[in-house]
Amino acid sequence: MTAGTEHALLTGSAVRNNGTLHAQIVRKLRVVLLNGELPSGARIPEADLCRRFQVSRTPLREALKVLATEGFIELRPNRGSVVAPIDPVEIGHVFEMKGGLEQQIGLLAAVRATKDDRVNLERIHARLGALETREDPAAYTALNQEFHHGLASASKNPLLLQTYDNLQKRILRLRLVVNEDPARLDASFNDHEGIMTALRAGARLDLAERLVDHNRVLGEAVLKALLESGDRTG
Amino acid sequence: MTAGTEHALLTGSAVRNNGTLHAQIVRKLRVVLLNGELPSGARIPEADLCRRFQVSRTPLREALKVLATEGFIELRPNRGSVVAPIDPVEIGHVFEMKGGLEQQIGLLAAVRATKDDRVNLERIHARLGALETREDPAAYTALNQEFHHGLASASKNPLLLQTYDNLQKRILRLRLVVNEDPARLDASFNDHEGIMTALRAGARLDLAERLVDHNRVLGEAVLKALLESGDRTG
DNA sequence: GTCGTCTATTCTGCATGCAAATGATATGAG
DNA sequence: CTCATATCATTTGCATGCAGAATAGACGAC
Repeated sequence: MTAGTEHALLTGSAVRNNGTLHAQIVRKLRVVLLNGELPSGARIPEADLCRRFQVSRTPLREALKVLATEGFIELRPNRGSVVAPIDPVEIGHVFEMKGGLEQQIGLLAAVRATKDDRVNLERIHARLGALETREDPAAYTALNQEFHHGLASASKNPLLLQTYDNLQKRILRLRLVVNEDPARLDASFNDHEGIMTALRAGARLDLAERLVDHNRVLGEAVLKALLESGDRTG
Repeated sequence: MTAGTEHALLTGSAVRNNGTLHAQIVRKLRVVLLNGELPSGARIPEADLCRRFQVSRTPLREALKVLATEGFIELRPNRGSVVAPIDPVEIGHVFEMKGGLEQQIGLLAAVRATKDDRVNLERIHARLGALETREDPAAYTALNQEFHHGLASASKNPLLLQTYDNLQKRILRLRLVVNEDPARLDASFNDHEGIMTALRAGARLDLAERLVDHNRVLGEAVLKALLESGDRTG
């Protein structure tokens, strides 16, 4: 269960120390957090994690600093770390931000997407269409992330891509509390149809607008689902 | 000399551990990097910095991880850290990104700016106008940052503000290699006039467009200055 | 029964110590 | 003289140890 679907996002890291222990822990801990093993707002006991990952506190603490910078956890001086709480108000901000980034991505990708980018996106889009009917939320989410990542990649701006991926990782946690709704996935796929149409036509402004709309709807849906699910903040 | 102008940006941090040693080092090291004391691409010897800041290696290394995540330095496994090199290609990406963020900021701030925000921006803008004639590049840069920060703050999206500030901090390093050109400052101030006019009128799209243009011009100017200054990458 | 205070335990933050990896220097072969 | 190799010094990465803060619990006052 905790293994779940593999998200390509999780393999990458801003810190390229892929061989070192603390870098490994950053990745592992991110997975743990994204899988919701540690509920939102929960205290993060260093000792427990040290036993779990079989490392000493030094590399673990280094990893915690990185994750705090990325916004996954909060560091309270002398009072331990906690998993960053999911704040309904912040959700609005997060999706507004994501919409803004995707607007930029759309404006750029419509012009700069290479042949490979387009083929890749068409492929993912097709797979997304095939999946959608089977209503497999987890797989859909993973593939959906891949689609938007591909689009961001087509913007040919590494900084924009990195910022976007970072935000996506943070948003990935939300899927745990909202429990994907098949009806919403249908709506989401319809949005994607429009997005692909605009991309194929190279319609910059149209593509950007569709992405903004897509995210606004998405944000509202997530917020609604979160509020309906009550205070089950786990 | 190293003290120079105080930038409000440097006092804030994503990591709120303001009392702890490693958080202090993050701030101090950021100042050192932004002041260009360590040239771009230079190796960062842990021992030297430990002596300089009078701390042991543990908190220093934690700070390095944070700064690497923020993009100020690069961590090479077992080979030490280096100051993130300034890549002309990346400069284009950075300003494109900044333009995109400010476009969002403009769209939001035009609608959401409070009375206080507007008063604050008018005040900064006025001071900027007074300074401009005296041609004091350092002070102009600092005040300019304050202006754009104030605009970002008026977007009422903390996440957007944080992302923007982070990017600004990275860009701040560039002022060292480009050596502000008074003529460009004049042009910059003219842009600001237009920006303020749009803000006063609540003209969202106009404000956003002006900000995008402002950043495109800025990026081109910085890139030009960088190339002209040759390979003086320090 | 409730609140405030004091004490003990746990946990955090930092300094130090040690092993492994990297880079530099010296030595020798060609 | 150039290049390859071996040895050594430096530096990084991690584990451990210790001091101080924070939390929990007991005790006593009201």
